[in-house]
Amino acid sequence: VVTYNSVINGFCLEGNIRAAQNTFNDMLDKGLVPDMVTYSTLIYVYCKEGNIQEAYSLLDELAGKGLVADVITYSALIQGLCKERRLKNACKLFHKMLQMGLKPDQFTYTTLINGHCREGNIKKAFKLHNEMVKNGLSPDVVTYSVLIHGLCKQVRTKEANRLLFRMIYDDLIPDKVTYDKLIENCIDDNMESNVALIKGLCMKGEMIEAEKVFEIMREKNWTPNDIVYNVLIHGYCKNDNICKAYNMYNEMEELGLVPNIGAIIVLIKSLNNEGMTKESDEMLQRVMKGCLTPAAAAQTAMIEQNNEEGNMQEVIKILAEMVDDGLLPN
RNA sequence: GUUGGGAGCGA
Repeated sequence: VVTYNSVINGFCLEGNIRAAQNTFNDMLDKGLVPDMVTYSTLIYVYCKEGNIQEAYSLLDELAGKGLVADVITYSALIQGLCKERRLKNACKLFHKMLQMGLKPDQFTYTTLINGHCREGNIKKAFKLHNEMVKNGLSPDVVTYSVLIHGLCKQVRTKEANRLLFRMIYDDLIPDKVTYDKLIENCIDDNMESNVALIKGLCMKGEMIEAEKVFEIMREKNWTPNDIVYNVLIHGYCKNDNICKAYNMYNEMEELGLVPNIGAIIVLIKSLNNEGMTKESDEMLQRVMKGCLTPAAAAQTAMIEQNNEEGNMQEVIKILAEMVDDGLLPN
């Protein structure tokens, strides 16, 4: 039976329902008794095709054979109904499964939540979300994605954003799909919040994620500004990827953007810590030339650093250069 | 027995 199930599923994945159905008939001919997996597979694929009728008749058939539909079967059917915009029927089926003592799981809830979102009924969607939490089921990445997308479609961008933050706070790392949805809807009105998102991820040490968001923003032809770069430089330094931070800095300069003093300081310190003194010297030169020294903060940092290392000659040199540049040490 | 169910965009 397992072998047949695998083959049936294979055909279903190809969308070849005919072959799947033939294989099913084959197994009956051979006197094999299909189990719940067999039926769920077929019900799912019929639902996907929009053939709810056939799905329902399979549901009857399995009941006639003494099999009892489980959560997976019902979830598949609920999804099918939602797809056909028969949300009322989907809800009815949901209640029926409750009555039968079946416990809906994350999949069931997410499917139904998505159904409500599709109809623009965010209120109902959140009600279900709360219900699932009350039942001890924690919403996962997909659940959040569905809700975020639902909000975005209603142009409730702020709430979508807040939810995304909550998701990160819950230690769920959103995947590319979620970002796409959110960013797609933020592109003209709210780039700052995406930068805030990157910052949040940097603070959590999720640099790969932060980079993903950055990439997506660039794919959307958004020209990065100095603020994101500063955030990313900070992030990479804090998470010990100094090379990346240094690359960001160079990229930034190429774009003619001006790094802020905070980013410069961390980067110089980090480069020194990593023993990348050539790079840090070079950077310092550039910074000193570029009159980016409002409060001589970079020089102060360099002096501190060199002083700690007992490199007094360098300290003196920096002080002398400051004076040459018209900056008086306080 | 690596056998079944949930999200976006694109076409």
